[in-house]
Amino acid sequence: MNKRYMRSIRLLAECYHAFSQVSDAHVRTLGLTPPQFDIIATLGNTEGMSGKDLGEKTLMTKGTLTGVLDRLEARGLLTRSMNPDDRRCMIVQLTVSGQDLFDRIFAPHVEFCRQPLAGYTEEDFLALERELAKLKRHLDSAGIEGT
Amino acid sequence: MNKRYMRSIRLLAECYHAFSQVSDAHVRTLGLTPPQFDIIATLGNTEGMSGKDLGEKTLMTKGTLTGVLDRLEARGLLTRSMNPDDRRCMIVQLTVSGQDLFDRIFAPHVEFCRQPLAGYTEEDFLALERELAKLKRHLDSAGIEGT
DNA sequence: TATTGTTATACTCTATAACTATA
DNA sequence: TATAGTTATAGAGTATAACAATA
Repeated sequence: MNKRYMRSIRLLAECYHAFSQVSDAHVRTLGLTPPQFDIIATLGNTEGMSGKDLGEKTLMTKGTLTGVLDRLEARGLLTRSMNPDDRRCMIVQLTVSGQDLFDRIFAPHVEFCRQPLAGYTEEDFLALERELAKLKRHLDSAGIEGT
Repeated sequence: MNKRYMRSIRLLAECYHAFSQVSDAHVRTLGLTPPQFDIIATLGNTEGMSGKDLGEKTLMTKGTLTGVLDRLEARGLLTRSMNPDDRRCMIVQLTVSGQDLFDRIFAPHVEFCRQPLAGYTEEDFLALERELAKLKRHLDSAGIEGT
């Protein structure tokens, strides 16, 4: 049983790494680090969100998030503004230039990363999705806290 | 179709992240960083291997590997020695102390990380394994080069 | 010439904890 | 007291490229 477990987990890591290598290398050609792309992708086509939400979605701790946001803000890709309803919170939003970058790179990036799976059928994706959703359900219910 | 693809990939990332959070946090309580644990786990119960092999298995570039190995060597957990057959290569091996560390922490770590999947049956693992193996086959055949 | 590994540089991310300001 | 976010610190990994030794 432990053997089956280890084989599955090893495969999970290998798949993720293999995918990341393709994705991260492409992201860097776009002039962003993977965490930076993650932020841009999360904020794209939204009204903006708090740093807390952003941290939960991207799985970054708040200290890390501050640094990543600093660099993106310095490049004029996003802004931080006060939330009048709760002045402890900020609202992080893409600027016009940031949304424009998102529009230019997001879809092509997805398309680029999808290439290795060009041979996948609808049924292949469905089967994969089913197993991963089940796995995620178990992992989540074990009570993993973000941040 | 792209929607199915994105859902699967998002799930892959989420599962890996959720698992990593459990695993990495536990690894750090053992006094190792995740890359360091990766090296120890790869070298455990082997005769040792070249830096090249180690880099391929752990997906680290050679520059990164040098740094990680430096820190482990400084702690007396592994040694680097010359390969007499090809003096460009080194042979990286756990020391007695390194193998001892491996023996003490590896199985408990696996057991710890397995907890969230305590409810998984043999069939659950088999189905997951099947889908991930298929995914890996496709990702690999796309020609991803390590290093 | 190609390969293995080290060195050097500069940057980014990370963990951690103390701190500020709000609530 | 608790929460959102910043700051500070120190370390670790990363990309990249130049380099030495060997093949």
